[in-house]
Amino acid sequence: MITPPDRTPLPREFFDRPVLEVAPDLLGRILVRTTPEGPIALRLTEVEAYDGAADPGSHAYRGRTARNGVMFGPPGHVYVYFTYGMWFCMNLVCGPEGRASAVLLRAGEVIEGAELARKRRLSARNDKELAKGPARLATALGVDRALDGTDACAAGETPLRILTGTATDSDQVSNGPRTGVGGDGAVHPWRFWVTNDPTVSPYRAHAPRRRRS
DNA sequence: CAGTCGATTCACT
DNA sequence: GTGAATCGACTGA
Repeated sequence: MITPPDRTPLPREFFDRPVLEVAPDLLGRILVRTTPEGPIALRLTEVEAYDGAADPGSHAYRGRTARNGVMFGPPGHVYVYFTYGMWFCMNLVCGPEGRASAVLLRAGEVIEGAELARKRRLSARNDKELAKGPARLATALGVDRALDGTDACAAGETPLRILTGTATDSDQVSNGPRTGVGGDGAVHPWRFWVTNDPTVSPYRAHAPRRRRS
């Protein structure tokens, strides 16, 4: 049976836990982006955990910089980074404060505001592709660096928030190596997704770029 | 201060 | 499956 989504906001304590506990628990939760044109909501289906200074795959591995500062702050805030000269990706910071751990939001199923998401994702061939991949997800929601540091647990009219939704049962969660992460960071199976969900992005191993002439 | 490359996506072959 | 797009952060000299 289908149960209606729980629209209760997730409290900050949800994020003030070890990132490996939070990441799989985020699957099935609802991310709501409020825009002037209206809300866009999606159900999270794929995430990756990044565990601060201990994790060679994390942006925080080499310490705090201007870009990654938000990761070192309190949990429940949004870390947005710019990559490949054209894309944005969004994370949710986890606890404890100072550990600089975060969950990369990699994919979701748009459940509200699909017409708004389609306008931002003109190359999507169908609605399953609207947020299939971290940069696609951010594009669909209209998320960029202006939202870096946003508190996703704040009360009132916030540009981004996370709702309780329906937690995904652990026997429906798969995990494996993180997409596009190489080196020593590749050994950690810290990518989590909803098993067989059609909105989950394909896995790709890390591929070093060839030199340009 | 120049070189390298990225937690990716898209158009093409 | 392969290569281009595109730029800012980070690295090391």
